[in-house]
Amino acid sequence: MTVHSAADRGGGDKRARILDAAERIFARSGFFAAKVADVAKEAGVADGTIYLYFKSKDDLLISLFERRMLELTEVLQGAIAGKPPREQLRAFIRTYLQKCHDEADATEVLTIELRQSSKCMKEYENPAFADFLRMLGGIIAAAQADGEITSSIPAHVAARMIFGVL
Amino acid sequence: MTVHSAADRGGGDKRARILDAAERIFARSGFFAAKVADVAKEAGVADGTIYLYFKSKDDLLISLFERRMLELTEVLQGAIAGKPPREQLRAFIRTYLQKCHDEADATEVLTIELRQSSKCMKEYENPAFADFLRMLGGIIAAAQADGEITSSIPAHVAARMIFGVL
Amino acid sequence: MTVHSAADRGGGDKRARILDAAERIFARSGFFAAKVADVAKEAGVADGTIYLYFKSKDDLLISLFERRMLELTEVLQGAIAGKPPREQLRAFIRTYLQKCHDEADATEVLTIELRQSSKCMKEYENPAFADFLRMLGGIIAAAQADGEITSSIPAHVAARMIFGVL
Amino acid sequence: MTVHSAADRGGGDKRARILDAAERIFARSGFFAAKVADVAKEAGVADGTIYLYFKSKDDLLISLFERRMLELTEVLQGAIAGKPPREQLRAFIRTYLQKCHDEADATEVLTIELRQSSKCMKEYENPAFADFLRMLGGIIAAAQADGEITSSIPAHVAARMIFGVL
DNA sequence: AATGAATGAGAATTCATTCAT
DNA sequence: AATGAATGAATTCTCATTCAT
Repeated sequence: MTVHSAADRGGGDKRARILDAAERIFARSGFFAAKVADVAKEAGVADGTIYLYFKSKDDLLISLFERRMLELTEVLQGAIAGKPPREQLRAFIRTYLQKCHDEADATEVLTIELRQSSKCMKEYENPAFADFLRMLGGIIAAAQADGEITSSIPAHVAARMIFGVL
Repeated sequence: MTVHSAADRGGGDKRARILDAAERIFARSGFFAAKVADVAKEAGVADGTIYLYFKSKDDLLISLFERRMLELTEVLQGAIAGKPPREQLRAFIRTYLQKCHDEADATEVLTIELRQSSKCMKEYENPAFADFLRMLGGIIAAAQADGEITSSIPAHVAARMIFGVL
Repeated sequence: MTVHSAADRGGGDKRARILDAAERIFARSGFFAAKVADVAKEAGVADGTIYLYFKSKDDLLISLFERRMLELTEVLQGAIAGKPPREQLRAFIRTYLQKCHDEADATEVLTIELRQSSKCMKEYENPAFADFLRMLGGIIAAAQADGEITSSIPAHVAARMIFGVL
Repeated sequence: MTVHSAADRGGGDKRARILDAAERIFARSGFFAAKVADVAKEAGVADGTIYLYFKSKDDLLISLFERRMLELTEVLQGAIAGKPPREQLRAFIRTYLQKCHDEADATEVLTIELRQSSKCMKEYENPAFADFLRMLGGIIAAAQADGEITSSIPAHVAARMIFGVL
């Protein structure tokens, strides 16, 4: 999906630098307001260089999202692993909020910036986010089965709603 | 003989028609992707007419947000009124999710579109949203005091985080 | 060229009020920057009313110009009447500068605003200005014949150049 | 190996090409009527390219004015240098008119187009024009002292009036 | 005649993307 | 691979003008 140089050392480094820069810039100004040129400057590369590693500005956002979503899902799965259903929802929420608190830039991008563009969520496949929603849906379903939550809304719909993806 | 201000029956009608159209269009394409011309067409007015009722595309979004936020706060306050602290958080969540479910377009705009632009939340005064956050913060604080929620994050911060406003 | 009501009293009054307002507004903001709506407000009439008395915004400027040019030509002719050629150029200049000094708004419109739009000078006939230039050209020609002015540029060209109409 | 800044030979060339094109277009249609797209086409560049070299359409006009005003002041200073006061005013006028005659496009822009926008003269610093007016004011003052000119209007005011800057 | 809400053509400017070097 | 000057499509907003009342 993304281009890697033969000598990945230099390329990989630059790709990561661009992603990091994009996260800061998108968090600061918002995805739409952010200019590709700003990301390039923050990353210390030329504008055109961005396009050697990412297909488009959108692809930059998607890649950012994927990277963080994979990490978040992993952390959350660790947090709920082995806990009884009653506890899982609480553990999920507690861990999620803590993560948001600790990594503001990433959260800003994940929870806010991506959602602005329903286009992104609809046009592209987004496996990492699908996994995340599946996990949350499972937890909610369990909490519902447990009587912990009562709602006529199906668990998987609730999971999407919480993340503003209707 | 009829009064011809924008606040008039005809004008009020048109203003509301534009707001309704904007809600549909913004929900469908996202605020940034949506073109003012699309809103105008959906509302059945000329492009320029939008600007007789709203200062800018941004103002359209803000106005939308205010309208819905006021309504939502009212509904939620009704839902938690007279309930003991333990119940309030649950009632809040249940009602909130139900409302999201019932009015998808409005929710899309409220929870997603506005957040794209931190600018909007920071530059403009946003009393309706402030009220909303205050209410939620109070409920969370009560739930924390009650031992219902345990978290080291202050209630008012948690409230903001839930709505992606860091 | 302009519309007059059957009962000219009301119409004539309003037409003059609009012209006066336009002179002030054009002098203040410049012809292009000035909005027809501003002229209307200054004149105390509705926007649409302007178009009952003038064909267009351009027509408003032309009419203004004609009115002032006729007046100026008359004053200048009075000032040079009966003087020997040697004196005419001096009298012309002295009177012209004094007039500019005394009626700043009118001068601003006459000497500056009209010239912005070569279109106006070229597309429309402008008899009052033609008369003015003819008079000045005559004075210059006389001064040249007199040896008062030496220049290889023809008098009528010089006259135009002085007023920035090439 | 070549330097690629806007000030570079290629860039300088392009900047000059745009200025030249703007002078022709502004002279032909007037500043306000002229479209940036027309200037771009005349210069043989894309619309956006204009904005790599100039901040705005206004900045284009200002830059044009500065360039020509500097040149004109230089020529005029050469023409009056070493002449006795009596001769300076005549030399100034003669040279000025000759220059207007020889470079019609530049003159159109200088004497007409800039004045349209008092905004330009007031909001921006305009050192080249200030120098020009100072020089003319000095000449007029000398001519007044000499009895060559008699007028109750102060020399520096007269200088401004002549150029339609009240 | 008068009004002023509505219209919609028009234009400046931005910025993602390309490509010659 | 890297650069960054150049491109030009795209979009918001303005405002002269119209016309139903």
